[in-house]
Amino acid sequence: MRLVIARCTVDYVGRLTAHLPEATRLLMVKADGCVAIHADGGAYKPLNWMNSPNTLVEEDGVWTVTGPKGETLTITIHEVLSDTDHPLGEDPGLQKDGVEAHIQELLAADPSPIGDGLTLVRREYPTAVGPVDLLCRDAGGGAVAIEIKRRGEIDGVEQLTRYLDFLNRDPLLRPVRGVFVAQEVRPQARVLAEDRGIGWVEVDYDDLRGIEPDVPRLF
Amino acid sequence: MRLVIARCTVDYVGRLTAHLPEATRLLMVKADGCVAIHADGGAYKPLNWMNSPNTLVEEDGVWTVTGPKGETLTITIHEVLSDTDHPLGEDPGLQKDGVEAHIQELLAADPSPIGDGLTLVRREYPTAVGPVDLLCRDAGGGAVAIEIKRRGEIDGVEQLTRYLDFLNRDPLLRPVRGVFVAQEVRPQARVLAEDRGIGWVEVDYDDLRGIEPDVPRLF
DNA sequence: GACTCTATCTCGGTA
DNA sequence: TACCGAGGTAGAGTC
Repeated sequence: MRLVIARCTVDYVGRLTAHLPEATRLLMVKADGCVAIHADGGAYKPLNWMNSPNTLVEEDGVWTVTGPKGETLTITIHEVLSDTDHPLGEDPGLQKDGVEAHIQELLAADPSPIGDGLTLVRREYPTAVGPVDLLCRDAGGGAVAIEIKRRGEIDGVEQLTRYLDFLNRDPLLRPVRGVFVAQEVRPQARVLAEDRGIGWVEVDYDDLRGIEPDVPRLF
Repeated sequence: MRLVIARCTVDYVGRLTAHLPEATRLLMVKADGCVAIHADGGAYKPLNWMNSPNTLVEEDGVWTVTGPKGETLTITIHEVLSDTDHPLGEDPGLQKDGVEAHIQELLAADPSPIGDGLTLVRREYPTAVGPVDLLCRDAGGGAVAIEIKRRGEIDGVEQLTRYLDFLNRDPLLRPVRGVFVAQEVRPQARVLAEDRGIGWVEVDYDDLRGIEPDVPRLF
């Protein structure tokens, strides 16, 4: 990884055009060729960048980085304060834990947090427009289609609406009601769901994990 | 900005838990306190990070970074290969040009490219399911809801349909017609819009800028 | 390879 | 401040 500290101006032309006035910044060139220009603040996102694959031409203090679709990043260097290179080698990579698929697993194992008396018929129940996350029956035997998201936004309600539209054409299932489940259901999604007669429920991931005896709670 | 090249292992506990096995990586600490851990590849996104504000405690080769909600990033350093610090100063910041917000600005200033005789009532006119980009009145005084996209696809028509559905419940506005505006309206979006009685208009970004005398055309 | 969906999204806007 | 929508989204998984 090459790290250059330099006073520079930057111009990007691609999906948008952008310009950075002269200032001192970090230029980071990774082993795969991608280039990032960082200021001394503003989270992890660089001010400007070019992903790999690209071609970098360095000439007379001007770096020209060209992407496969013709985007160009032009870095004009006025003064180099530091220029170092460090071999880092392959990275073994990140191990993650704790996302949406897991919420669906936990609710499939026990749908009761969504509603008392619910029993699972099938996960990923197929329809012509895609699989419903969970199909259940309620205490009275009625079919319930459940869409699960980590964050419940309007798109999720639209999705569930399409599923219900198709499920309710099946005489063996009809009538099917819908419940929209998320860790957090946004206000606009609540309005739309209620407007369409769809229920919505917020579930707490830590509570769900608490129900599972095998999964230790870290905090 | 402090740049450390080190062999390290990393653990993050927060919204998710994540672990990085031992490897050589770049640790970047910016002036605002945010920390990022970069490998030698994988675009600009770091493997792990902690935004500001946070507190960084460095002790016996272990960095403990704690966020305001109790997230912790623990960096165990096995060997330091380089440790440098560079003052960068304030960055004047990025100047962007050419995105949807700008198209919306230009059309808010002058809606006539959408339709003759249109006058702006309000930008970001609120509804229960989100704000409409522009609400206008036509020459006859009728309300017109306008949704603007850079690329006009089907979900944009769906979005405008939802707005119209709610706006047409307001007796002070009713009847409200809709116009879908984009640099390019895709064929499927055209069909859907026409099917729902929604108009669609393609606008040329350079033409819009051409109307504005102050904005130079870069290419 | 193209498409879909998530994200410790980030970032900018407005109420 | 919180909420909402866009992104040069990036990245992972699926078809």
